[in-house]
Amino acid sequence: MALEPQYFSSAFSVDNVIFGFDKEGLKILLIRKKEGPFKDMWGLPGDLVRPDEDLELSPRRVLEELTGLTNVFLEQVKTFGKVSRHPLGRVITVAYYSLINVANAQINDPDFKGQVQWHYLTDIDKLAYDHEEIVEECLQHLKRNLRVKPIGFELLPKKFTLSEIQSLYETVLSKKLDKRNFRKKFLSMDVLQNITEYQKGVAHRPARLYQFDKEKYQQMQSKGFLFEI
Amino acid sequence: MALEPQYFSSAFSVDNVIFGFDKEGLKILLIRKKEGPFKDMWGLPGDLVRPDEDLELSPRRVLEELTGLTNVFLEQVKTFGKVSRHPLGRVITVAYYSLINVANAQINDPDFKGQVQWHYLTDIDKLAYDHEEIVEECLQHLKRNLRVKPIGFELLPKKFTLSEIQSLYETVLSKKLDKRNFRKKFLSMDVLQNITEYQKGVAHRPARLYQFDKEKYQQMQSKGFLFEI
DNA sequence: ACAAAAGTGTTGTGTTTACACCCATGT
DNA sequence: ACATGGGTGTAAACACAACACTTTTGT
Repeated sequence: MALEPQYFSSAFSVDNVIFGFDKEGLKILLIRKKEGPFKDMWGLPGDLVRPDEDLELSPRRVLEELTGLTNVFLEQVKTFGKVSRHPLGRVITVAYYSLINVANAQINDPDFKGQVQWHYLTDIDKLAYDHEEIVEECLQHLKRNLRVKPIGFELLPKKFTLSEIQSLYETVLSKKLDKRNFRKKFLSMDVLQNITEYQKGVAHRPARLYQFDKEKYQQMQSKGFLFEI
Repeated sequence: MALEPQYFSSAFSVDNVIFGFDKEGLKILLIRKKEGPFKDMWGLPGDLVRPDEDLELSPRRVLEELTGLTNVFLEQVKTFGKVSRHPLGRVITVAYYSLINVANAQINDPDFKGQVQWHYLTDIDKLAYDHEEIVEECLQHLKRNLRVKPIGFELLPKKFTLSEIQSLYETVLSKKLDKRNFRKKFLSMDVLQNITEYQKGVAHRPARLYQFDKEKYQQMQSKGFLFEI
């Protein structure tokens, strides 16, 4: 197959839906466009894929430049390629999503002007390009995955309470869950390290803290265990 | 964002894993490469994405050229973009899978030399490029989907028996299923049209025929029903 | 009459849901 | 002492898994 020149007139990009979570809800990191047809609108962090860069490294680079974080949970979701999606040329974009702990991120806003900001999903309205569609797909993907893999720990501090993780599930799935049933089920999956440690300085009975046990989880996976909430 | 020329030195392609099913098992349509680094090896049908073509149209075009079929079940699976995946240049490929009824396909083999052929999945060994990996991903995707959506009808004749669809499930999931339980569950999902029609000329009690009822299914979907086998 | 696949119910086991009160801490 | 969220068990409803024999046709 000869690669004819007319086919080298398009570009690839990646876009990254970076999820964070706090008690107010689920949020994503957005950038305000400085120029171009969507100047001053908010949109997803992304970049063109460099010619010598494996595809998957590209969203990791974007993420690291923006937050300083490496070794982050990151998955490919879908590729968007309508001819009309980018007004300036043919750009096919591969969407990724990642889950980070907000507290660990050191947001790098190049001009210190608030051009990089967290936005709660509930507040998002119009975004640049087809980024609303991309966010929607990534959110659906996150929901599906949350029911099937123990992701979500990435969004929480290393040590967390059962109530925190339940609230995360409730937020992502937009659905209230029964406290007793959630705890029973979650503990029965046996992916938590049983550290004997409690909250301090809270104005109520202090909650027990837990930590995700990656080893246990991976052993379980290799035995074909299926996680389900 | 200015699109600088060095980024226009890569190409997109699509590759299509076209599944068919018969009583021997699950198979895919492969093409023998006529030239290039993988000359004479079997690989996936695919093509470069044309500059004026929406991404999703591309695998449909490939499929139509090869089988004459339009309006086929087709889904995007994953995008593969290692720098080294194509020896002749940077090519990022978007993998799709489609499900067709083998009897309806009119295979178009341009040179009438058997360069386009069905291969049972169990017989596939080495393929061109990273196509083995692509096939594997698409198969996993098919398995996941089969448990969650009533796909699979696309692989069967319009009218089929419950045993046929059970055998399809057993083949794809590589797992024996209980006849009584399968029937109960499948019928309880209520996505089959109850035509009163039976097999003819078989050397055993003739089986009742069924037809997939797309309308019923879509109503169910819109009510948030979840299919699960 | 035999072979081949179709068709059909019941029972035990495990899973899911619904639900209400006492506990430990800070103010 | 009060407010706040933490923590716990049981029973009923439901879903799932296991299992064997009779029916209808062609040869």
